[in-house]
Amino acid sequence: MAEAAQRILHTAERLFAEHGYEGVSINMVAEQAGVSKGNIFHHFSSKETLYQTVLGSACAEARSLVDELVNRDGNLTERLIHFAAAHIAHLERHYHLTRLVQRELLEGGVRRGKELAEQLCGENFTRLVEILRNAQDCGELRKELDPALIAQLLVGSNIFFFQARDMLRHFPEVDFADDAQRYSRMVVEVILIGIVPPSSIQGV
Amino acid sequence: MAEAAQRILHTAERLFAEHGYEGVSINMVAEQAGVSKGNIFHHFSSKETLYQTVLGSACAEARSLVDELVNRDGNLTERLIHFAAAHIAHLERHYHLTRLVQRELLEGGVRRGKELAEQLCGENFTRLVEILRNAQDCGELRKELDPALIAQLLVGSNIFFFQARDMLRHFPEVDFADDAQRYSRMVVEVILIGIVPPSSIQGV
DNA sequence: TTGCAAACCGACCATTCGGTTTGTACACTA
DNA sequence: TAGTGTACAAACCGAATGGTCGGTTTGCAA
Repeated sequence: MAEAAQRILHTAERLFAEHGYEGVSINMVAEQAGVSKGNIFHHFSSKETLYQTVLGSACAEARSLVDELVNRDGNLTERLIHFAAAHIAHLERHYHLTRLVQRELLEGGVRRGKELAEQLCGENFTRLVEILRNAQDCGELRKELDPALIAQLLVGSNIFFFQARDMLRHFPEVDFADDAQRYSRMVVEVILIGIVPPSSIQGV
Repeated sequence: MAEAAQRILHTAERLFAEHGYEGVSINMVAEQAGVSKGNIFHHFSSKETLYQTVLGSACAEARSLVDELVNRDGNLTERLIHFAAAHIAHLERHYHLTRLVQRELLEGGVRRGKELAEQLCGENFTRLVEILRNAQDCGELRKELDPALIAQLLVGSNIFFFQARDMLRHFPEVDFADDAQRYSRMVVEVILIGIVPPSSIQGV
């Protein structure tokens, strides 16, 4: 792919992540990428195509993350701590993609990058659920729990961190807004052993 | 306020929640609200003003929620279960507002509804942290935990539920996508006592 | 050197944008 | 009954939108 096309893609990724599909004009992309508007339509047949390409190429990067999560041994505690750390690091590294996917989730939209996002998330999700089910068979995880719920809680707490981050910085009670790793680690610990002191656990 | 103005507001709330600020045109609002474009500018001086009014009036509704959460007795377990249930019910009832706030959080934006959202969330957050701190003093909550983290986890898991809901419905592993109350209840249980069987807890 | 395709530019197009102006129907008051 | 203000519609404005087109440059193979 021509160097200009790459530049267009990267510029568009940043702009779409920051302002959303409707908030970005082709002129804006052309200006910031340092190319003519015509040239954008030479490389991408429409604004829609440009958006889809951005989403697709960004998602492709993420695939590699999945495998690393499965090929891992150790007990449940170790594996979940490792997963959460790798997951949140990935979200932070691919900041623009994370935003883009979050935007897609909000669109009731007809613009079907949504399916891409769903597929992307779905793969990770399914594998994570598998891991959790295995842990249940080994007795490392309480059997009465829904593995899908745990997976949702693990993934969601990480994703939501980035959504709330800017807000959290304004809350005086919060001191973890700038340390995603520490946040994630603490969350996993809570999910593992709960917040109630061992002495006072009764049925809930 | 004139009946037409109310209709404009409600239509705008729905459209802004579905498509975001840039994705909604005045023509669209006028058409769906059944009024002329000029009439919208008669009642609201600009698109920006219309948006701010939507956000403001929607947020005003939410204030009442806060007090109910504090004036509550019982032990920590009961109070948190009640809080989470009330919180997620509120989010579900005010579906459009929830989306709107989530959108605001994504905007790095100059458009300062963000501050409104932060203030709105901040009040709830602070009170929740207070409750948790009290619980720590009473020994109902492990003292080494950060109360702000628990608060973030409680609130975030609920908010994220609605963000991921459409996606979750496509995951065969998930059976709680259509039952927010059950989801929330299960999440609180996990947060309270963790996912690891009592017998195999060691330091993490 | 020539030939050709891809890369690229800038002017242009129809449409839509947020917003304004004009005019009118109706209420209330003098 | 004339006057005044409000609620509304419709026509309209300049600017910006996504997209097209004719033409020029560039790189490479014959």
